[in-house]
Amino acid sequence: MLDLHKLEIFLRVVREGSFSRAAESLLMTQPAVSQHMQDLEAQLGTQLFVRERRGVSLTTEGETLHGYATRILQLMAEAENAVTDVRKLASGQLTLGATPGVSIYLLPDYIQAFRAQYPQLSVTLQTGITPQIVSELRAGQIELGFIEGELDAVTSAQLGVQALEEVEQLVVVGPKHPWWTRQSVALSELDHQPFIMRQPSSQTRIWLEGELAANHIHPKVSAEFDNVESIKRTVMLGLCLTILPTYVVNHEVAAGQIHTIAIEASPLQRTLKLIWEKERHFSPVATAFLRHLSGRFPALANVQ
Amino acid sequence: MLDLHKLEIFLRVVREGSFSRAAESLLMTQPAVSQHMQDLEAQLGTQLFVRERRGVSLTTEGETLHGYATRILQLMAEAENAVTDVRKLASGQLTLGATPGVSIYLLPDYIQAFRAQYPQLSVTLQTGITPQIVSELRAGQIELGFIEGELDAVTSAQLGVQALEEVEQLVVVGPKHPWWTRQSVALSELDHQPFIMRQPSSQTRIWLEGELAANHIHPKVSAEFDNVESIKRTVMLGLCLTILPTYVVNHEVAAGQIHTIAIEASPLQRTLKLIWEKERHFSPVATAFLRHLSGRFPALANVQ
DNA sequence: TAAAAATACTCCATAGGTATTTTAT
DNA sequence: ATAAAATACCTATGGAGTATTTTTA
Repeated sequence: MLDLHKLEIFLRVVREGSFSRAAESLLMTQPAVSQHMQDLEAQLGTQLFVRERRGVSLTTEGETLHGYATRILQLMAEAENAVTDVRKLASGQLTLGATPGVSIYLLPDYIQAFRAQYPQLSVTLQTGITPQIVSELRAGQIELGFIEGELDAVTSAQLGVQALEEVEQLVVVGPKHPWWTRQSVALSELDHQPFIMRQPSSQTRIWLEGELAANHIHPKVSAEFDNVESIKRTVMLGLCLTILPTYVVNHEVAAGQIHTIAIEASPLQRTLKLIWEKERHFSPVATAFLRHLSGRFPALANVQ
Repeated sequence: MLDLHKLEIFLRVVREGSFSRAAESLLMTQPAVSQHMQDLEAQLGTQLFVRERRGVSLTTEGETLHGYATRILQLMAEAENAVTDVRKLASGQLTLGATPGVSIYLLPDYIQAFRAQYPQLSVTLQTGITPQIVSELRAGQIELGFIEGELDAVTSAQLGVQALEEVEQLVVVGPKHPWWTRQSVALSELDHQPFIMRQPSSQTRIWLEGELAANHIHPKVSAEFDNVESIKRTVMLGLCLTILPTYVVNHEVAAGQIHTIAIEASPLQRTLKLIWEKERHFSPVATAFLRHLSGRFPALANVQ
């Protein structure tokens, strides 16, 4: 009987096109991968790979095995998900990655609630910008990613992507601001207003300035900070404004420290997205987390 | 990821309904099986078995896993058969069992020819009466069985069975016998003829006497032997006759030492059958052997 | 109370590591 | 000439064993 572990390594070799790169991506050494692939070939009496200058490619038999291995591992993951009772697992790990806003203001609540239900599970949350999240997914260091940024076409073809919800961007002001009592503003009113901004290298800053410029709005940048907390504090204390996603200021709004103002016919919308490695199957723990989240994000019903 | 080996053991436990019996049938110890099944349950956080007075039975989750495991191992065997190049295997084992006539007069030729094509494979042939062959199949000691005897309904429901061909039973005489030149005899002519027989406990003897009695033929038993060679020698030298399947005397007929006579409208027919363990999947080597045999027995095209 | 499963331990086979050589373009 | 795979050898984890205790109908 063929060994599942060898089939997993086989699939990774096929995807990476090289023993060395597969080894790297699996966090093992090249000789170990070589050994497994030689074992497979010996056990089947079949050449699976053509060894070439830059890595390996599949023979016809290799292609056939590739099809089977994919189906088998798919079934395996399905079986695991069908039978596992996550609540009774002695231990388990969930590794998440998210962009800063999501990571700080959105996920902690959900993770908290999830862990209350499954106290024996440990959840790891890595914060990073979108390309970092993507590379950690591919390296298998995280299982699920939450991002707001856009993905380039190539990346989004390689990953599983599910939009979770549109994130509304609101004008945010403090108590001393003349707009403190307003319910909405027209986009045009933002022209030449004193803005607090993220640092110029930030994805969010780049995106926001791009959107504003496209609508001929030129904010007057009064201050720049590398984190959202500083921005919020400055807004609370002074006469500047900024634009932030709803969830970032929920707490301060409830406390009456910050006021949010909707933008009329706003073109400022970003999409919160779940991303995952397409070829990898969700672990039962990840499945449980997604099921948990699907109350909050109905779009998750489409996933799995 | 679930371990295939554990799933195989799981399937055996389900079939046997007990850890101990599964262990015995797998040639391992009960604690080893217990350990594996506990691992599975721990990994899934799920009770798979209900421990009872006499062995174990499946929970609902166990049933679900059973379905998946069956499909997965089926796919696995299919993959192996699709990709394996038996000719290039460094080594391989084929274990066969057969009833005495088949084992001595029929299989050696086929095995010889098969091994000529695949010299690196080793073929083991065990001779035994039908119930022995069946129990060796169930114990996994042999992979394929060849029998002539009938199977009771229970056994044949548990095993895979494929009829290979009808074996014609011929009257066999030596050169001194008055029938030496005859082409055929009527069944009725056999009444009170001097017969050489197998020993009374033999399945073949029981079957033959039963069939003859059903047709009101009462042979005069002149001699009894426990092996076919002795019967043939006695027939060659004397005036007695016997009834044997065609393939047993091919060699002596070609050498002019024995003459075979067809029985008109003969009710004496037995069926050569291939049997195997239904739940077990053919190994690539077994598949190659069956493919090899399918030239001789077209009915084998139905198998696999 | 007796049959079956669980536990405790010991040992060895093998998966994986490091260091190095061979291969192919 | 160099990147990638193969080989050689060593180590440590876990699978399977023996001996024994616990469980359950």
